[in-house]
Amino acid sequence: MTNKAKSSYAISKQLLQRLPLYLNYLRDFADREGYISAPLIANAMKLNEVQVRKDLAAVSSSGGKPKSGFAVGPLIRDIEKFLGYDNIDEAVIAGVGYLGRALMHYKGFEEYGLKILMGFESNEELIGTSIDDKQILHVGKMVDMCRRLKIHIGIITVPAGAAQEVCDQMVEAGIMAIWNFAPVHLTVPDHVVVQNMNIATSLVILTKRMAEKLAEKEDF
Amino acid sequence: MTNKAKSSYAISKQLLQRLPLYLNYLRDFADREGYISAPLIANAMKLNEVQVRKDLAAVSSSGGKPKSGFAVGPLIRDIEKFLGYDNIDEAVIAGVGYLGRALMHYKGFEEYGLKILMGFESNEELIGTSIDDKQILHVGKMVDMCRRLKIHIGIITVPAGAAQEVCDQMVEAGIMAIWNFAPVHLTVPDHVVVQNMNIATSLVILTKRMAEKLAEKEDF
DNA sequence: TAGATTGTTAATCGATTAACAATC
DNA sequence: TAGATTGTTAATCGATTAACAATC
Repeated sequence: MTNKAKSSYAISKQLLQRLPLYLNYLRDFADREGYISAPLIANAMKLNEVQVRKDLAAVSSSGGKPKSGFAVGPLIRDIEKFLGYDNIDEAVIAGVGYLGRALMHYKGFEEYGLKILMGFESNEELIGTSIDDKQILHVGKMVDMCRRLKIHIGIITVPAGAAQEVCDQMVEAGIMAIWNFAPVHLTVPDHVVVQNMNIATSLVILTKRMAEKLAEKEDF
Repeated sequence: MTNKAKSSYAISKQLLQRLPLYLNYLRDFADREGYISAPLIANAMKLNEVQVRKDLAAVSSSGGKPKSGFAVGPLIRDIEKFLGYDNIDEAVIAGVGYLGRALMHYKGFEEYGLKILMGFESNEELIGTSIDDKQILHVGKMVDMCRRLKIHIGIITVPAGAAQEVCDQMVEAGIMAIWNFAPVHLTVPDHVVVQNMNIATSLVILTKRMAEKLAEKEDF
């Protein structure tokens, strides 16, 4: 609502990936009362300085001052606001295995504007237990619960074979956004967004880049 | 070694991200003896068909047949080989919290060419225990262990505040590639690659895309 | 003032998509 | 053969980087 003009630009995925990195860096930055420059951040992150400058210009409400840079505190708040960390979305999680449990335990999500309310499982032994203060209910109750609580975000950490079925139920329950940790491609209607968190993908990039580095060496 | 010619092209990160998706799809494909076409895959993944065709051309050793497409079995093997899933790299993990434990339990890594050998922790209570058959040792033993076993991949799942220190130790231990799950930017020498697995980044993209979808709706 | 840094326009680079001949 | 699909060259698109005037 407030920054409608800005959000009508298509925000690039790359920018969205860099902003949390800047934010981490800024939050660790000692002097919150001081100023920080784009070249300084760029240097720390090993990014191009023009890129950082453009990114900051895109999110900063007050802009930077030539010679000194951006005021640290306001810049942090601008990025947080841009990323939506200021208003917290509620989510449910389906699949309380090791990964699901790790996510439910993770304290950091509220900082990122996400609150996991409860978990759903098919394993009867887990039903009725809770993790931290988050109840674990039978997956059969998911549709009704999400509808009544008007939950819009679902996290899928069930095994690959069960993911599409759970996904369909989430769609039926009115979920608008699905964060999918199962290594399968999910089919959803157009009004639902799916973000895949495939660890295999990340792993491949790591090992390939390592292999390339080793190959470079061998060439000399 | 075997496909030196191919690996001297700079392989794009995007290609590396799409290949595991194709692989998932192909592995689930019913008829492994049959043929599959690029347009069919493209349609299932909602990707452009030329893109899939180019990707497959880049990794397929035998190429496709006009009219019928690519032989499913050989294509699976070509992708696996390209991604390095055929030779398994050994890794260690530092930080056996909920996330570290989830990774140590995860059975799928060997399919992706990774084997986690052991975990390192500073919490004395965990030292000497094991997860599946993977021992948990004191982090003080990490450097020596990695050197002696010639481990080249390190996974970091310690809290943000400890990540850089653990990272430095891994570098000292001869680790070449670091898969970093801590939400901090790690500084490493040039010969080491870092792949960040920042869940916050993925989450941001999800919620932003959801917000965009909602905004679109409101515009009508 | 001199100099570092901003904001922005223009140039470059790389990835995606379109077009089309070759072929099974 | 007719038609779907491949492989590849050319066109387009978008993101990154360079250049530079404005300014604190």
